Amino acid sequence: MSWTDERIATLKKMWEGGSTASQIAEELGGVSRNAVIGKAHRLGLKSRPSPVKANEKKKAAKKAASKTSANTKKASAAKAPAAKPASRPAPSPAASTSTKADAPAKNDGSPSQPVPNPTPELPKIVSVGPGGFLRQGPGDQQPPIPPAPPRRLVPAKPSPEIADKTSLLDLSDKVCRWPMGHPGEPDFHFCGEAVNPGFPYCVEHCGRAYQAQLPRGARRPPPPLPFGGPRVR
DNA sequence: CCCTGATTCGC
DNA sequence: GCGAATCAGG
Repeated sequence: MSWTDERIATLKKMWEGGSTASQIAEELGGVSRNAVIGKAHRLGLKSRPSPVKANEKKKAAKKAASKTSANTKKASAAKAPAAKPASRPAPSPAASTSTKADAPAKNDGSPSQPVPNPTPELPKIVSVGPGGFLRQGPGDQQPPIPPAPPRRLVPAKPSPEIADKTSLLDLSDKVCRWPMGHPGEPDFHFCGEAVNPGFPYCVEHCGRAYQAQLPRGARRPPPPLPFGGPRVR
């Protein structure tokens, strides 16, 4: 299988959505988990909770005598000495500390901030944080803003049917990319609601995607599972 | 062992 | 560019 545009798009979506490489590979079909990971990296997406990340030692010469038993080879001591730069002092990991969205803000053609907010009820929202609460500027502190929507989230049901569904091709920086259903299925689509500034999802799904870190004792048992969770076939 | 993602490197 | 092999942490 080759990496078509659609397959790449699906890969990105699922990767960003938190799906594991295995799930993505299974979904795409015809590719291995490694292929997905390899592709993801080549695409530039990387990181994401990986078990083997915290540690960063120099592990260079490793895999030399594996395949190709006929040519290069081994060379037993071929790669031991100075052969690998092996320097990955990765700067700071993603600086996710910023209080406001580090929104990629790559609006092509659109101004930056000075955009009048279309919503009159909401003063100056800078962004939406975990749980759906709205962040404002320091001088605009106002309690009257709903901290967390008591509303119950529905699994999938934008409206009537999948008539006005948002397909992969309909995605943009302005619509919610939250997946509904499973890729590959006939009715698979995306939320399509207007996104929160700086986030790939709408307010509702931001609440699902970004959960506030609660004290150990008060964690919520059922974590949100994009794509409906692990598939069972 | 199972899982995960990361990396390397022959193709 | 692709992905199997391999590594390494949980």
